[in-house]
Amino acid sequence: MNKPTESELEILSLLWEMKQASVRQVHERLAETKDTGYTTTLKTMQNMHAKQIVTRDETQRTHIYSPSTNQKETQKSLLKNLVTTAFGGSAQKLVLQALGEENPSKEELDEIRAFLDQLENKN
Amino acid sequence: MNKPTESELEILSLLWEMKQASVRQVHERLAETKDTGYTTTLKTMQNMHAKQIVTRDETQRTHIYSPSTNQKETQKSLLKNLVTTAFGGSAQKLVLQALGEENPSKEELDEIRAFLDQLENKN
DNA sequence: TTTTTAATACGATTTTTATCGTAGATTATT
DNA sequence: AATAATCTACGATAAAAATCGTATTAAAAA
Repeated sequence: MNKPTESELEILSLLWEMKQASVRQVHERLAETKDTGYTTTLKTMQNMHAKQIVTRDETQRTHIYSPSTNQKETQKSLLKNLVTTAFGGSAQKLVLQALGEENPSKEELDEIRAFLDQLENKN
Repeated sequence: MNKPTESELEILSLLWEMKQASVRQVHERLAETKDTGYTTTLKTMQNMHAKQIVTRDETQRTHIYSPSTNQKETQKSLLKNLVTTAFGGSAQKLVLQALGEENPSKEELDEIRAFLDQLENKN
């Protein structure tokens, strides 16, 4: 898989959310949190296209980009990477740490419990 | 905080595990999984020292390195970063995804349950 | 004591990533 | 029709990260 860089990931996750968007639209969202020029965003998205991280519709002058990499797959590989590099290979530790940092609501906790039960029944 | 790069993180997590080690010791562990030269490891560790990611004991010719950054803190910040960039800010999603990818044992599941209960009682 | 081995320092280079400016083309506005 | 605004392409540059070679010194072995 073609691993996105940090900057690319920022854009990619916007695209996951927006489903599809022009460079301008992405840039406007990005510029809310990051001080960066339009052509920088453009170039990055062009790179992502070259890397096949995104696809684009070129039938109009204003190209429309969509994520081509599956969100789940990408998340999975990033998670795996973090688990191995920062958590000594233990997803368990990562989960506990993530839970501890959050302040999950009762509903969220229950959802996780349900999921745990489901996992257990699978085996 | 001084964010470690990818390469630095590989070394840092070895150091977390080893508590303290010489460059040679780290390099030997690293070389098991990564094809890299000794001076590269050395240089990286020197950089980490300059960045204060690690401390070192220089009283002997063979310097002994230890992690100076707190493991929990670093994990926390890396996790937070991943949650915001790849999981649209939802730690919940990350947790479910991480659990789904693993194949946790009954013991691990129970441990997570216990932790969930503990979290709930806190509120 | 001489030689070999093993360590650090440090700069140079390469590779990767990020940023931006400009040219040229198309569309929209006046 | 002329002008302005908005795109893309593309290369150049800057900045960050990774890799490595060489010089030098200290310790160990012969």
